[in-house]
Order: sequence, then structure tokens, then C-alpha cells
Amino acid sequence: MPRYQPSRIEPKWQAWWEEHDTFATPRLPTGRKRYVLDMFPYPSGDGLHVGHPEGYTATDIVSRFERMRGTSVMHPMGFDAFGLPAEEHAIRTGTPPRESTERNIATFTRQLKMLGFSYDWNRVLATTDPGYVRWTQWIFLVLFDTWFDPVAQKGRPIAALPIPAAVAARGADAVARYRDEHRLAYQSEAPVNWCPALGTVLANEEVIGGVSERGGHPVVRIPLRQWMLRITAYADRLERELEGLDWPASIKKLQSDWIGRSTGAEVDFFVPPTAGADAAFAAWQTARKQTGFPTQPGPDALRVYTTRPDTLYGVTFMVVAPEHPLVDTLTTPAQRAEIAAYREAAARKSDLDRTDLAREKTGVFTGSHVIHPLSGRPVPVWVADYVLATYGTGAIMAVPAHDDRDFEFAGTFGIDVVTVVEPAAGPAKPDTLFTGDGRAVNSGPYTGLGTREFIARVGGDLAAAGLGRPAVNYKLRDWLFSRQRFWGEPFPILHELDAAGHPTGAIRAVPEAELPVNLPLLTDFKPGDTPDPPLSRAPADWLYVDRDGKRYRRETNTMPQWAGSCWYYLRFLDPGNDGRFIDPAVEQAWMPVDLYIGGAEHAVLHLLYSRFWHKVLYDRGHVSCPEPFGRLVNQGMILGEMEFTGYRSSKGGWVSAEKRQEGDVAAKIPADQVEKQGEHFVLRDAPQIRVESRAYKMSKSRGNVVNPDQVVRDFGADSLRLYEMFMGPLEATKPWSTTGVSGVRGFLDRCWRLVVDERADELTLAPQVCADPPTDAQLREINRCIDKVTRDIEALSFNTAIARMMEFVNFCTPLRPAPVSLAAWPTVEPQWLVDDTVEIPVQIQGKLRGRVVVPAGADAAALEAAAAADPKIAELLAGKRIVKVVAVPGRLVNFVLG
RNA sequence: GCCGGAGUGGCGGAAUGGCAGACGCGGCGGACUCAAAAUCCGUUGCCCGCAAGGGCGUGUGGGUUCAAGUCCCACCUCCGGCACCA
Repeated sequence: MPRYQPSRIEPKWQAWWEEHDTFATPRLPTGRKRYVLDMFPYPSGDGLHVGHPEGYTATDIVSRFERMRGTSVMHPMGFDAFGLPAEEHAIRTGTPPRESTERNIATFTRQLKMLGFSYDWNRVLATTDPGYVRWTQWIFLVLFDTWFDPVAQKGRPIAALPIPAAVAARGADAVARYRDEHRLAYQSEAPVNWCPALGTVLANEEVIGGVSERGGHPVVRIPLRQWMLRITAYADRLERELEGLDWPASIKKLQSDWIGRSTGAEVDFFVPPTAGADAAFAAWQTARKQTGFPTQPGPDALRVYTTRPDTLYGVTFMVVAPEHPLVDTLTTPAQRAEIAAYREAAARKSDLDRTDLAREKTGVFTGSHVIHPLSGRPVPVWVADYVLATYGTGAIMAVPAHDDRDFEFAGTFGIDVVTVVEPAAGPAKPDTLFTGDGRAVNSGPYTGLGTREFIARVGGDLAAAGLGRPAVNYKLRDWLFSRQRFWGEPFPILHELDAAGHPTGAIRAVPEAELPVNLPLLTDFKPGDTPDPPLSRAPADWLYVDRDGKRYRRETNTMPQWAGSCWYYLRFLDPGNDGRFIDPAVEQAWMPVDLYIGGAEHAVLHLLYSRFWHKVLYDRGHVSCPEPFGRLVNQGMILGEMEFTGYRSSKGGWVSAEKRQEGDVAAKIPADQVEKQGEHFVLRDAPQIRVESRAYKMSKSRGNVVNPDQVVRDFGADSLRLYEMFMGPLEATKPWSTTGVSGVRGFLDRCWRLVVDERADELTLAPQVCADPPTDAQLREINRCIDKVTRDIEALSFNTAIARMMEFVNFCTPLRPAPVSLAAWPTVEPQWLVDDTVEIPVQIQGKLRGRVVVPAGADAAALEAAAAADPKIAELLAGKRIVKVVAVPGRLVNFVLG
């Protein structure tokens, strides 16, 4: 075995590790622990992508490094195996999703083992395992059994929910309904995108311009009973507790923006009767002063939310969302037809269309006015879809002078613009937009106040008058948790049926002992004519159950893919436990995750959902820490190889890239036919023609996907791993380069030849390997290398650690190598980190003019003297006036001349 | 539009405010070889110069500093994300 042959070495050791269970982790750590976790993959049919091993190699290095230093390391791997692609494959081919999923998991497992990661494979799990689904369903039941106590700011058992006397008086059914309304898992009618032609419900992203992305069929929004999770109850904690996490600042900000906390006020505008408005308004004001601000507005009030109550005197119209419950009341007979048409059109649009594409503001006047609570003046009410029914109160007071959306709307429909805030710089021009803070004008008793002062003052006044109150709102919505799909976790919920087989509205949880509720065997995965989920076509013996003399139908929605990934990091710690989802002693010993590495695409959803579930489990006493992931790192994307693209016109000639037009054809150009000219690359044979140079995201359609199996075949797994770590910083986006892989392969070859005689037929040590004691220079080199590599691994700076090892091998090549040990991480002997002498650069006027060698500990005065004594420096300084000398020990000397 | 991140040789990249370009790829020259591959050695930011040497240089323009890739201000380009949240 003369040469370095990874195809022989790697499988041998992988088999040895497997046989000896080398990376098995004990149930409980001994001494210092580290939980080092990868974001587990979705096992797609395409197998592993080169992007996967990037993060996995980083965590593997950290895991092995920590083990070598005696740390107890938890480093598991598993599969996020529910999901749409398997189901779509099933619809196309008739193969049951479980079958294709298992095949894909087998491929992923083979590839992961081929790459030599040090996972404890005894802990492997898939979210689709019945033994895992059982506990996902169990956690759902914890959510179902929990309500959020706003006073304690925590989740508590539903049995502890105080029942108002009025509800209790109406009997057991009313109490049950009251509880159901307060659970963290609750049902609600939510609009979905239903595409009759495709026979399926679509996600917002799958609907473009009112038609389906696939096929271009019409999509309608219909209300459907959905399961929701009350994540909004935790919005405040999810935002506040981000602070203590060691996460990239950008990810924290992304989550914080997603949660989108905003503070302001709710204000009621009076909805007057058709006759006698003035008297009714006066009576309303008097009544409000006594009753205060009601929790829910009655039909006599239009409630709005605003962050700028200081602009109340600038209100010139109101806008309510098309779905607002007061629309019918407010619409006058003359406007009825127009409003109805507008609402119908709005219903046809998806959320995405209403926000994304509808740039031009649209709306319809209802014909009615409401009464301004402070000025008593009538204000016209419009319906427009730029106001969202799902945020705030679904209605706004529009202040065109100080809000750009309202300004745009007022411009479109010719509504007055009334300035009530002036910038500090002085009076603004009339009919202009100013959204900053300033000084109030035209605002009755508040005129002259600064924005912040105004907001504080009017908030108190409104509350005292029963016309408003301070309010907090979040962009975060409750989590729509059900899918009309087959390949997901069934809900452990039963719906009570009456004698005629219709749901009574009563629901009950499947008892814990009966979990898991497994998916029924279906043969037909095709969608039907109605938005009923596939499970509604399950055999009757699955679908219907009898309990306590009553008949029930199972819930037929399934959970979304996010469910399984919300808690897998907990199950890894105790994967075989049949009695509980995790043993508390094990949880306390290993949690939280110390290092979590994965793609930034999960910045918001997965990481927010997991934190939410974890906090609920924490509140209910099932886990011991409030946050699951201590340190988070996002690995960057790996792009395809750099490409040069030229353009040809339809007539066939080349077109310079900056002049290209639609219809010109792109052509890939080999690297040896281009050269750099100034800022750009040009064709070598036609330098006036610019070409584009760029690396693209890997994609099948582009044909630039790199297959890890092929790379391992050509270069070996260690070369692949080493290359991915050497490419650049872990967190950076970087292009693939096959010659780069062969470069690190060359490094491994060189390492091999350092110790192995490549000319021998059998494996023998190279002749230069001997037992002579190392020289001081060698000790200095090896200690410095160890020191730098240790510090770089701790900082996840793998590219520089590898560069330092390459330097070490370059140093060693003519010499004998230092012994290599796999047993323990080598320690640094500090005496070898310092030199006897150092070379110090000497500058004159900040420009490098020479170098002097001085003793390592030389102080500033000695440095200056040595520099001045240098013949070349002395010559340059001769006859000059030295104004100042900067001498930094160990760094440099700089002479500043007059 | 808003919010992030990044702009350094032909390419990927390195550099606690202190010698810009470590390390690798690619290129060029050489050794070995009949030859090639592999390997090894040297060289490689740009410009001027026979050389010694000098000048320029981290997206652009300004600033702070003895000293700026690094700090501050303004701008340009690319990448990613969000997008009427009142």
C-alpha cells in the first residue's frame, strides 16, 4: 500500500468504528458536557447535497476536538422525514410515502457514514417513526391542555383556567367551549387557498396572480376549520429572551422583526345612528366616561389601532379591511353593490397578491361617516384591502399628512391632507408627507406639544374618557398548524358525532395510553373534489371510534412538517424511552444544546417554533431550561463552480454583456477563452466583448450540482471534508472549485508521504521518520502550530487552522515529522511560543524603509536605538529633523520627520 | 422601498489600528524522464528600471491617526432576506 488511498483507508476505519461503537455516548455525561447538534436533513430523493457536509463537518471537528480533550460529547443525527415531496411522489407513482421515505433515509445514512462523521448512530431517529410520532402527538396534547395566564405570563394547565360565573351558569357545554377557546391548541375558521382544478389547498407561495403557480388554475379563498397554535401568547417572551442567546445578531433581528412588537393606542370612533347624530354622540361620550373603555367594542363604535395617537387631529378618513364585521352596518344602500363587488374581488386574491402586487391603492367609500372622538367631526369610512383584517383591529384612522400609505390613498381618491405635525426645522409645505417626530399644530388643546409628550398625554386623556387605551400589537400571527395532507402526524383528537353522524362541536383528546395514532393504510393518495384531507377517505375502522357510549370521528387534518423538528433535539438524548418523551435527569444533564449549526433559511420558522414549544414544555415543568439552543451558527451556501457567460444576438454575433437585450442567447464560455481587462472579463479573441463572471446556486436545471458520491470516489471523503472547511469562513457563501479539492488532496498526499515510504510495496515508515530528539526550531514550530490550530478550532475558524497545518507540513517536508496522536489533543508548551529575537519593521513617515533584528523583550528605547543605528535608516535620516518617534515593542518603529 | 452581509492578485481567501496578499488553486521557469504523468525546486499584485532601487495598490470620494483593508461620514456595485403590520 505505497500510496495514499482513501478508498482503502476510509471504509476500513468506518467499519471499525461501527463494529466497536466508537462514538457511542453514555446516557449521562461525566464531567464537562457539550451538546453539538446539526440541523437534521429532510431525506430527499436526490440524496445528500455538497451543502450538507459543510455544517456536518464543522460540528464533527468540534465534536472530535472536544472528545480528545476529555469532554463528554453528544453528537447525534436523524431525519426530518415527513413532508410534501414524498407525498407528491406518492400521488405520481402510487408508492406509499413511507416506502420512498425509508429508501431515501437508507441513502442518506449510507452517504453520511461514507463521510466518516462521528455520530452516535444508536440515537438515530426519524420524525416519521411511530415511536417518535407518539411523543410529537403527546406534546400536541400538552399544548391542547395548556392555556396562557397573562398575569403570570406563563402556560398553565387548562384545569386551572378560571371560569367566569356567567359561563359556569350556562352549564358543562359552555364551560367546555370556554376552555376550548383558551387552549394553546385551538380550532378556528381560517381562509385557505383552495384550487378546485388541482383538488388541493395551496400555500400562499403557490398562488400567483390569483391562479395556481402550477397549471394556472383559478384559486379561491374559502374558510376552513383549522388548528391553530397560540404562539402570539408567547410573543413577548420569545422576543425578550432572544437577548441572552449567543446567536448571530442578524438572526436575532430577523426573529425580532418577524415578531414585530409595536406599541400605540386603541381608539374608538362613534358610529352614529342615521338620525340625531349629535345628540347620540353626546350621550355616547357621557356613557363612556362612566363605563370606561370596553374590552370589545359594541356596534356603536369603530375601533382602530394606531402607533401615532398624536396625529388624531389629522384624521381625514377611516379605512376598514374588506373582511371587517362592521362593513355591512356602515355601507349605505347606494354603495352596497360596489362594496359587495370589491369585497368579492378581495376574497379572490391571496394574501400575497394583496400585499405584494397590488401597488396601486384601491378602495370604495361606504357612504357613511363616523364621529371623531375628540373633535366630534364626521369622518368618511372607506373599505380598502391595504388594511389587513388580521392585524390590530382590522381598521385604521387614516392620517395622510403623516403616513405614506394613507398619503398615497388620499392622493388617489382626492381626500384632504391636514398637517398636524411640523418637523423641528419649521413649518412644512401644505399637502406634503412628513412621518417623523415633531411638534403638534392644529391639534386643539395639544397644539405645541412634542410627539412623545403628546402621545403620553393623549393616552391618559383617552383612557380617562373611556375612548381609548394603550395597546401592544405584534406582526406575529397564531400558527396555522393543520394541513390537508396525508404524510404528516395525525392529530390525537376525536370529534363527537350526533345520532345523525354530524359533528356536535365537542372534541376530546385521545388518551395518552392510546398514542401514537398511526396513519391509516391508504392506497389512493390523489386529491379529491373537496378540500377534505386525504385522511377523510380512510377506512371506517380507522376513521370512526366509540368511547363511553358515544361515536367519534377522528381529526383528519395532519400536522405540518415543522412539528417533528420542534423537539427532535430532546428526543436524541433519550431516544428509546417508552415511558416518557425524555427522562428529566437526562434532560437536565445535557440541555441546552451548546452548539447548533445549520442553514440561515431556518432563521425564523424552525427556530421560532422550536423556542415556542420549548417554552411551553418549560412552563409545564417538562424541561429545565427556558431556551433550547445556546450558540447558533449558520453555515454559508456553497455555490456551483464559477461560470463565464457570453451573449449572442439573434443574428449570431457576440454582444457585450452590458449591452445585451432581451432575446440574446446566453452561452457558457470556457475559462481559457476569457481574460480580465480592467474591471471586467472579456473574450480573449474579441476584447471589446464583455462576459459575465459569476457563480450560481447549484440547481438541477443549471446542471452545476456537485455530487458528494462522485467527489468521494475521485478524491476521498477526507479531501471533501477538508476542502469544504478550507474554502473560506464557515458562514460565508462560496463557490465550489474542483481544482480546489485536488489541492487539499495534494496536501493529504504530502502528509502521507511524510510518514509512509511510497516506494515500498508494503506499508512501511518513510526513511526520514526516526527517533532523534527534536531541535529547538522544530519544537517551536510544532508548538506554534498546535497553539494556532487549537485557538482556530475554538473560534470555528477552520480555514486558517488548515492553512496553519499546511505550513507545518511544508516546514516538515525536508525534515522528520512530529509524532501524531489520535488519543488526546496535544498541549502547548508555552516556552516554545516565544522567540529569542524578533524582526521589527522600521518606517519613515509611515513608509516601510527597512527591518532590524532585536532581542525579543526589547523596549521602545532599545528599538529606536537599534533602528537609528541601521546603516540604511541612518542614511535616510541624515540631515532630517525628527519630530516624533513611535516605537511599539514587538511591532514596529516609525520616524516622523519635520 | 426597507433591513442585513460583502466588495482585497487571474480565482478561493489571510491579516488584536502596526511589514497587505498567509495558505491553497491557477500561471511561468527549472530538475527528474527517451517522453509524459506524478513528484520536487524556484517564481508569481501592478507599473517604471539592465540593475540597485523607486512609485502605485484592499469598490469610489472625503475624514480621524505617527500609522487605516481595519475607525468615522457620504456614495457605488453585488448577494441574501422582508415587503402596505397602521
